[in-house]
Amino acid sequence: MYKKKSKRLARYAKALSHPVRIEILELLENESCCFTGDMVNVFPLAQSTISQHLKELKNAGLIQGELNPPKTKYCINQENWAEAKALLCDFFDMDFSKSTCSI
Amino acid sequence: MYKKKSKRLARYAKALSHPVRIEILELLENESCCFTGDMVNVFPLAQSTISQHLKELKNAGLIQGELNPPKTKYCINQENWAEAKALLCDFFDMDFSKSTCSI
DNA sequence: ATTTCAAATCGTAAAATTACGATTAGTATT
DNA sequence: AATACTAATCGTAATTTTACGATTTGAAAT
Repeated sequence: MYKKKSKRLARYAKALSHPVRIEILELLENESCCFTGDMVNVFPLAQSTISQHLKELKNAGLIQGELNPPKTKYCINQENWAEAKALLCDFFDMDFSKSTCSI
Repeated sequence: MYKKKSKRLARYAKALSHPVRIEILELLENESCCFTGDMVNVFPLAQSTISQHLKELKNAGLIQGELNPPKTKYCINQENWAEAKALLCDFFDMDFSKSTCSI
C-alpha cells in the first residue's frame, strides 16, 4: 500500500485538479468567505455543478460550509489548508523550518 | 474561460492526484533518475499500468524519459518542476521573492 | 536469422469525474 | 397556507481514469 503522506497529498492534489476548484479557492482566499450564489455568478457553470465542486472541496477537507438557509457561507478550512501546504512544501523540498528559503 | 495560471496549476495538480504518481516522483527526486523496471519492482502494479502513469507524468511535463532500448531512463523535468513549484507557492501565498518565509 | 529483454502500446472493463436540468429541502415572507 | 428564495440532491449522459493481460517495438545477444 501507499504511504499515508502520499495518499493525503494525492487527495489534496485531486481537489486542486480542476481549474474551477482552483479559482473557487482563490476566491475564498481573497474574500475570506462567500456564498454559493456568488460563485455561481462568477463561473459559467450551472448551479448544480458548482454545488458539486464545492462538495468535493469539502470532502477533501479544504473548505467548510456554514449553512443558514436559504444561504450557505463557505470558507477555507485553515487546519487542512495548512496541512496541504505543509505536505506540498515537504514534497517539493521547500524547507520552511529554516528562516530563509529560496527556490 | 479559466485563467491560464489556474489551468496550468490544475494540470500539475492532476498529475499529482494519484498516490503512485506521488511516490514515483519521490523516487525520481531521491534517485535523480531511474528505469521503468525499477518502479515496476517497487509498486504492486502491472508493468503496463506503471507505463501508463509514467506517460501521464510525462504528458503533464513533470518528467522526461530518455530511451535507449530496451531500457528507458526517467528523470524530473526541472524546468516544469520549477514552474509547478512556483505556481503552488503563488497559490498558497508562500512568497519566495523575499529572503525569509514561514508558514 | 532467432531469441531475449525492457518498455510502450493496444484492447477492454470497471469505476470515477464532469456537466446539466429537474426536483427537493428548508427557511423566511406574504 | 402559499410563495419565494438559495442551495443541495437526484437522475442521467458523456467522458476520463485506472487497471489488467496480451501484443508489439526495437535494440542486443546468441
